[in-house]
Amino acid sequence: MPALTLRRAAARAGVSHAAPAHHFDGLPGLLTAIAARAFQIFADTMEAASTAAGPDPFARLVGLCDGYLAFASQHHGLFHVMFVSPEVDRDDPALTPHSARAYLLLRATCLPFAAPDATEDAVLETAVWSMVHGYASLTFNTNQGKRRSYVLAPDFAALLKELFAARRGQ
Amino acid sequence: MPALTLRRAAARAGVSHAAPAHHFDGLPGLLTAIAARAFQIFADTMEAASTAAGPDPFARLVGLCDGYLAFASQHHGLFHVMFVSPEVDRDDPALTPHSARAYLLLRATCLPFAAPDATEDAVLETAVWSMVHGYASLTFNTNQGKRRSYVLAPDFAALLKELFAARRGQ
DNA sequence: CACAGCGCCTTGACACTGTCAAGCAAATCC
DNA sequence: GGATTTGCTTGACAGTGTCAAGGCGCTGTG
Repeated sequence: MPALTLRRAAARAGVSHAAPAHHFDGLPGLLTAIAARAFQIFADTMEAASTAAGPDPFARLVGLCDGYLAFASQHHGLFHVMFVSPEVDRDDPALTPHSARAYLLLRATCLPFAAPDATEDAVLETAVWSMVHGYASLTFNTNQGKRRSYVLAPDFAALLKELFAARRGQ
Repeated sequence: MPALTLRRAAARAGVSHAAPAHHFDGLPGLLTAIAARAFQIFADTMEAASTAAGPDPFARLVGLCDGYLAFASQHHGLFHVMFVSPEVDRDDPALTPHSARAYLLLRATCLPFAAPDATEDAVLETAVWSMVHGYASLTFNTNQGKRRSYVLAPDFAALLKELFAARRGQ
């Protein structure tokens, strides 16, 4: 049984069993609305962690990724809805502004490391985005409540240093 | 409605509606058995792509990751069961040998790039593992059948070159 | 050979799910 | 003031996983 159910949400809200389906236009609509709100909190978390990290560009990027991972660790139900749930319509105009804001935040934080030729920064930001998302997916993917069996030992900051090894000296 | 259903599997197999649940000990058991078989195919795909890439260590790693991404792209239902489905028991002794084989394959392919101090290779293999998994998750995550809205433009090989920029000259 | 044990499946039921059609009451609009 | 829209309720339906009970045939044993 899924963790979120239209009928249980209705019972908790004290309305009839079909009210949520009517209000949100079915289960996909409810999940899409949840994803939109979650992306908002997600972007807020990353932004706060990044600005709290001070002025150094690399420290800001580490902070941003820490915010990413903190969100995935603390709200991994929302994380699942945002990135995995097949029911949500990720092109919904109520959702795209917030997901775009999260992505642009990462893009902006990667900008100080852009290479002279303009094409390579897309490579770099995609590398960071993929790495932090994969790290989060592999680390915080719960297995019926308990952690994953093959843990990923190193801190993410170590991976980031590895990726930026050639660039940081610039 | 989920894509896989005990009752539809029973109908397709021509048995009674409760036979699969009895045989596999419930839906989690069926999904775990599927995941075990999928990890087998997954490891085979990566191994074949890696050995087909020739003797150069970096080419072999690119090949392995191409195999990873090819599998995720072609069998993303299996990919979902392997890494996402909350019902599968990823510590099941029928599953762990195959998932471990896949991981050790990646580990072995990263070994030629290990640093002199023995701890850093875990960082490197975790970086590759996270990056390729995140890239696959973000790229091939279907949205009701159609591709994701925010596509990741660069090829994965470019990301890998970025990660190994400081090492390849060795 | 007879028979108990057992593995594999079937049958039937139960609680629960999302979705839909019909209806109803209140607010809104012309 | 009547028509229309909006938001919810009610009731039904098909479909789901799971469980208990039972049957049927094989197997091993006396």
